[in-house]
Amino acid sequence: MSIARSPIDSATGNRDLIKRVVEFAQAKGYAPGDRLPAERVLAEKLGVGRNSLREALATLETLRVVESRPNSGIYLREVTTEGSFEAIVLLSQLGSEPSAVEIRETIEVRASLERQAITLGCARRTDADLAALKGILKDTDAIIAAAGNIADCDQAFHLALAGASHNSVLTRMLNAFYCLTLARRRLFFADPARGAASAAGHRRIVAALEKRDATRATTLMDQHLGNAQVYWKGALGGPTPTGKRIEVDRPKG
Amino acid sequence: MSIARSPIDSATGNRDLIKRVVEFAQAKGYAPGDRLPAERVLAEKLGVGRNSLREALATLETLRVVESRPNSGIYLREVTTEGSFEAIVLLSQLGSEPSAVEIRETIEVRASLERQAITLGCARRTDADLAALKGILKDTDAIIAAAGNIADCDQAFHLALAGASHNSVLTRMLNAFYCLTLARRRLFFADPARGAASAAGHRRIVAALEKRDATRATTLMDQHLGNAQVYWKGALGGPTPTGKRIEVDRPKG
DNA sequence: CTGCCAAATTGGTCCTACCAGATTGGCGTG
DNA sequence: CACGCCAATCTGGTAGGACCAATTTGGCAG
Repeated sequence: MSIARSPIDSATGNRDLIKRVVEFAQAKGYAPGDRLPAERVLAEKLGVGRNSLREALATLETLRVVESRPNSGIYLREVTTEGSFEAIVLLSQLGSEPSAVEIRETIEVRASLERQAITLGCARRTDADLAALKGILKDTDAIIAAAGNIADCDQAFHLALAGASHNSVLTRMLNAFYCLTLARRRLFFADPARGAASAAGHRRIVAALEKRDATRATTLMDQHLGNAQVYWKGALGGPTPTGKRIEVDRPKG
Repeated sequence: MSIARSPIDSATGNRDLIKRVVEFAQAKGYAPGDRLPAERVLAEKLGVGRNSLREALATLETLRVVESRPNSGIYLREVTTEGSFEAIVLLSQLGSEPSAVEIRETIEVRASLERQAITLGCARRTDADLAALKGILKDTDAIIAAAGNIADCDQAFHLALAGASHNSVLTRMLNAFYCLTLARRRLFFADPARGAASAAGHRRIVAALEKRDATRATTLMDQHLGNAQVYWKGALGGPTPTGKRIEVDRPKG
């Protein structure tokens, strides 16, 4: 088996225009609940046709960033509460750097989902799932031997792990996270030493998964993700964990 | 404080057309990877203008249901693996009944997120969060006294609970789940007895949250969600839990 | 058979026009 | 002056035509 599916870049038609619409709203100081200029006006201000603008607005409405009320106007929504999760992915791909808070929040949620995935995986994994994971481990080793960047392998591994949960909803959500954090992960794995350490963690996780040892697998996953979390907290100057491990996110005693 | 924000219906422009496009692909037996008819052709087949069709396609592309390749065509994607989580929400709102498997998967993931939310909430909740929750409990009691349907209150409660986690990513994802399951929840709470039982569970959860007792709160949440899961499994003829708690049903093979 | 160029096809963009519903403003009436 | 009605206007929603650039296709010439 080759390197497994490449990450899914959620190519959304004309990101540029979407980005410009969002930036326009931000630059002009529009707040949630405000009405944007009429389509015809906005299209002219942005120098595009009304059709193109409407397609961008359709996307933004799907992501619950704006709301279009017939015979009234287009209104901004409260993105941080109403916006869809996909909006985070899109907005991040638009170039706006995620804040330290967003990264923390993302990691917290992802950890929760990964934990659920590994737990389900221990109960439901098939031999094919296991074989796929081991194949990815092998590919990873090859890249490590060549001192390459294992970011893609890491993504493939976690995607395969999600697949072993045999829960498509969970898989899709985790996939969105991988899209969201791919760039950061590339940066993280620029250091080959981190790649080797990560691969070792993957190997231990697969071993636990093979034995269907959910308790151990969960613990290993917590450690595995904890490393990244500690790294990003340090890199972003956020509140560093005082002790050894990560503070709050430790549910299900 | 009044009844709290109404649920967010992710009104996506012209759902009808989106639905018809999806139904067209299904009816004609298109499989993932297949190329749909050209926009001009498809628009005529559906009896709409090309602009309207393109807006629907823009939405579907955002949700990663289709992929548009310039100078080539529009291709169906593997929705169950590539599709966005929001696609599930939208497709479900399109009228296509979710399968028993989808409901099980949804509940599994939601339970995981709720657990994370309550854990974070115990660590981070403010007095204002607590007050909001108690206000909702009061509203709920009023509706129960009138033998009404507490579905909206239930949604408001869980939304406020998510808010107490002070993790906007988590809040948004849970909100999407609430949108997804609102219709089912309305049905569930048509029986006032279930409403009363649910409200009692809410009250216990708030008590645990007030004491910041994450262990107890998590246990209570598991029970609370377990009730719904047992109900839906029964209602859908799925495998009913033999014992007390929720097991993990493995796929064959 | 090979190589090349023109025609057709595709999505991407823009423009104009019209519709239906809602708002607004002014004019006429009481 | 005050009230009420109707027309003009503004809104998003939709339709259809036109053009572009890139790709594919097909046939013609060598």
